[in-house]
Amino acid sequence: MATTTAAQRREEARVAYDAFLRGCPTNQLLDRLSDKWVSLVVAALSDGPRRYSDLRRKIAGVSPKMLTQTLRALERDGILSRAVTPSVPVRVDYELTPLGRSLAGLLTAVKDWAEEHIEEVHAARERYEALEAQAAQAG
Amino acid sequence: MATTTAAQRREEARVAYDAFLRGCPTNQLLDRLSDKWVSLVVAALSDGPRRYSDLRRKIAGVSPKMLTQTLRALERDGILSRAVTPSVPVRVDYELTPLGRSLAGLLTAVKDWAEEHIEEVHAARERYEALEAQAAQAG
DNA sequence: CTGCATCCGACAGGATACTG
DNA sequence: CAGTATCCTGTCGGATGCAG
Repeated sequence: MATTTAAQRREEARVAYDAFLRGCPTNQLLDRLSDKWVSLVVAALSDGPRRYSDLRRKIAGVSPKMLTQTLRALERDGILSRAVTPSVPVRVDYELTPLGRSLAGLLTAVKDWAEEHIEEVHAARERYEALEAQAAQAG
Repeated sequence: MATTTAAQRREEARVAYDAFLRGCPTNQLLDRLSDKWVSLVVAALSDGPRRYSDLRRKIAGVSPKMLTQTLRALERDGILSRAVTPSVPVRVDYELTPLGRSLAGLLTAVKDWAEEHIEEVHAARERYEALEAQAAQAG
């Protein structure tokens, strides 16, 4: 009964930080990153600091609510920094932290992949729908 | 009136495939990828084919509904393939396509980043909350 | 075993209006 | 300009039951 103990312990340790486990912190972080607005905000900031309204313009279709919410969450997690200039009117700049910049590369890679392979995906989609229609007729 | 035409055309072409634009196909694809279950499924398949119930076990907390839904969407988009073996009981294997494998690298990179930097994020979170409490007291 | 159909609650998130 | 507050709707997604 002791033969697998060591292996089991190792397995458990490995699994402890495995993103697949529910409620695990890494999983939560992955959740946070798997957010539409997060990708877009990080990508928008990847080539330099931007002001709030600047971001709002750049990220078409984002509501002030979601933008603020996303920015706050990312600030909280140390992905970006928020700098307020108390002029009139107020001016707020957002900028990626070093941590954020290390992430930005990965996310823009995904974004670039999407732009590169969109055609392939469309082709696959049409193929799938063609087969589906065919199956419906045969059935 | 013609001085900026060429530049404008270029700009429009660039913008046409910009993931920031709403309703743009690339944006839609980015949406699809920014799904919690998508990351997990792709990651789970990144080291070989798996059966349905195998995936269900590996991805803790996924309901059959969401798993099937995610698998169908990814199959439709040509990210993975579905192979039915008409035995009794039925056996279904899922496997990444070449397209899917090219994506898997990127997504697991993000997952690895999450596992690597979770501590930093936690530290940032605590720092943020400390400042927040301080501000609340000062106010 | 591998799903699909249905119901239903929770909550994400858009629109709008207002404030420092 | 940079948000906050409120309302309200859609839809994501869990639970359950059933079928091939």
